[in-house]
Amino acid sequence: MTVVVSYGSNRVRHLRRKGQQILEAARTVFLEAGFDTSSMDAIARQAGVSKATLYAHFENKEDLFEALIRFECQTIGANFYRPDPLAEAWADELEKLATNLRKLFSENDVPAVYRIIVPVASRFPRLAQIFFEEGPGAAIRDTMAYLETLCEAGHLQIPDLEIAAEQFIFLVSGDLELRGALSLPRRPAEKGRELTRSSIAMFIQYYSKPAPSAL
Amino acid sequence: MTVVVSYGSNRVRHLRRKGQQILEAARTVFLEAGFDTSSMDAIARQAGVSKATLYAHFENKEDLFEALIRFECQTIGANFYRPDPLAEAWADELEKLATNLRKLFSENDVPAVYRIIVPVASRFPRLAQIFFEEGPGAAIRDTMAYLETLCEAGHLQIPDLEIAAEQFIFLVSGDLELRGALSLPRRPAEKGRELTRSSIAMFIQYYSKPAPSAL
DNA sequence: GTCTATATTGTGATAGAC
DNA sequence: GTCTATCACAATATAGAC
Repeated sequence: MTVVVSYGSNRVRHLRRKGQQILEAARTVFLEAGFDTSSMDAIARQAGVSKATLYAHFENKEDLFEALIRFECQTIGANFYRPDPLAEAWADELEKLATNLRKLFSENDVPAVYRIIVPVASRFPRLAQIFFEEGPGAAIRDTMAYLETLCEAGHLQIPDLEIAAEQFIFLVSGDLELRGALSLPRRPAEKGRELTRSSIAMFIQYYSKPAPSAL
Repeated sequence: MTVVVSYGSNRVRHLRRKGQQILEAARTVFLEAGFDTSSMDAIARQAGVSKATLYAHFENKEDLFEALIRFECQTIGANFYRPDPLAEAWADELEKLATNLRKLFSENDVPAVYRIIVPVASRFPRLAQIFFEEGPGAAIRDTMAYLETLCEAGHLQIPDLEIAAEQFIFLVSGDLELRGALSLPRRPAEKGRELTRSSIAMFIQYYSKPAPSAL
């Protein structure tokens, strides 16, 4: 029933579209049920194609899963907030960074990707590595870079940028990641705002000290 | 081949032993492969019994999994360090608490339980709730209680105990939980010690202020 | 490349003898 | 309670026609 124009370029476009169609179906099914519980039958049904077509585009289930994870990592990375190193109100930039992180951990599909990558991490260590580097790792690196500019500008004094970036991220994240992973309800937004405010104040106060290693 | 004495009490003991034997086998298999990938065949083989015996002791796969999670939660809770409210060196108590948390997140089977509970959390919400309440939730409650004694003793001044406990726990935990969930290698212990030291100093400095809400 | 139909394997759970 | 043998079913992946 499908109309397929027979010359080359259109054929390629046609393939690309089917591939994206399958990937989108895989996204729906995998993010909902995870790798092991999702069946290739269900994905084919969701995509509106036959299983044979599915296997024509992706070598096997693992291959399709990897394609999805890579795609999601790109999306997540694109949603990071990059603080403006030239902005004068640097404390506000830190707050925007924190708010963006909390938003990522709660609204977007970051928790969903986390939920499906965790159970297969030991089976597909390469995928786990990719997720860590392009997700949390990238967030840490970005934060380190911005904190470094704040040090160079004389606003903060940080002996170990990596440790500081980690402290910032886990302070403002709080239990969001954990609750997301366990599909538990989040607490009232007011509590989250208060945690963010308090955490940023704590962070700035500590690293504003001339000699934080003095305790 | 098994010698079974026929009068009542011994029979019960025999059952109890078989039950524990099965639970231990389930522990080995489930913690290694997770709920979906583990088969009742494998568990029966590991336990050295037949599948029928297994189903005589546990209603179904889910029932056996729940028994394991409950058992693990008890073990985890028993390994918490409870700070001594009467100890004069309260900063040392905080450090012991932090060190114990990091030990739990890295050495024990906390990461393993976390890995297997995450993928089924939405299917078994009651189990996810139990894990949260008896794991992280209990840690937060214990920490809150100790921080409260420190406030009453005049060492600290904390406007919101729950937020503070959360900040403390996630500060000292850092990326341990994340790396454990993803089966990624931990970073050098020196980095962990430095993070702990720095985080405790940050925490104490902030909550030592007469009016932390001023900033 | 795409479909229908199928091969093959492994799963959770059970029947029936002892 | 415990075993052996088996059912009923769903899964991944493929064969063969078009």
